[in-house]
Amino acid sequence: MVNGRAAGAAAPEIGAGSSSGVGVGRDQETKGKGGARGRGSRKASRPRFAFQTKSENDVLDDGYRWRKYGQKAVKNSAFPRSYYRCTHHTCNVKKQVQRLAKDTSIVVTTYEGVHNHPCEKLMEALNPILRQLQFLSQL
DNA sequence: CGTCTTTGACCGGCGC
DNA sequence: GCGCCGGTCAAAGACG
Repeated sequence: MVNGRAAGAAAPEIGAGSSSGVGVGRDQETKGKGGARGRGSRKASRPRFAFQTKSENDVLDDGYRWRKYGQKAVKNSAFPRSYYRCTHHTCNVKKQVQRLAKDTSIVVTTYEGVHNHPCEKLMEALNPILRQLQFLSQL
């Protein structure tokens, strides 16, 4: 995607502009992936914070780098849900973004976990971000 | 060159 | 017992 990660940059269209017809003939090299992962080995509980942000942009630079690792369609919503993860080494924070079927301009961002690394940019980005935190729901 | 994105396929847990 | 869903990962390609 050529989307600029600038917090102030406003993308006119959502999701549009991509469709990079990947369809690459993926190899069938040992597909034994997934499960083998020590799943659920987390001792510390993961605080889940759901934030409703009004933005057309999916990935807003909130001070941290997010790497999209999956996209699945949900039944409740006719729109696909996007899964993001902090690209940090010591940061196991996960972000879940879903658009509202009624208002595509509203996205439900669910943060899972807490960052363990400093972020100066967050300070500056916090100002505008705080403004977007109109509705804060704590699960 | 490095980095990020996208898609498909797979697995685990849970429900009935 | 089986099926279904959600969730995750890997690789390749593309872009700055």
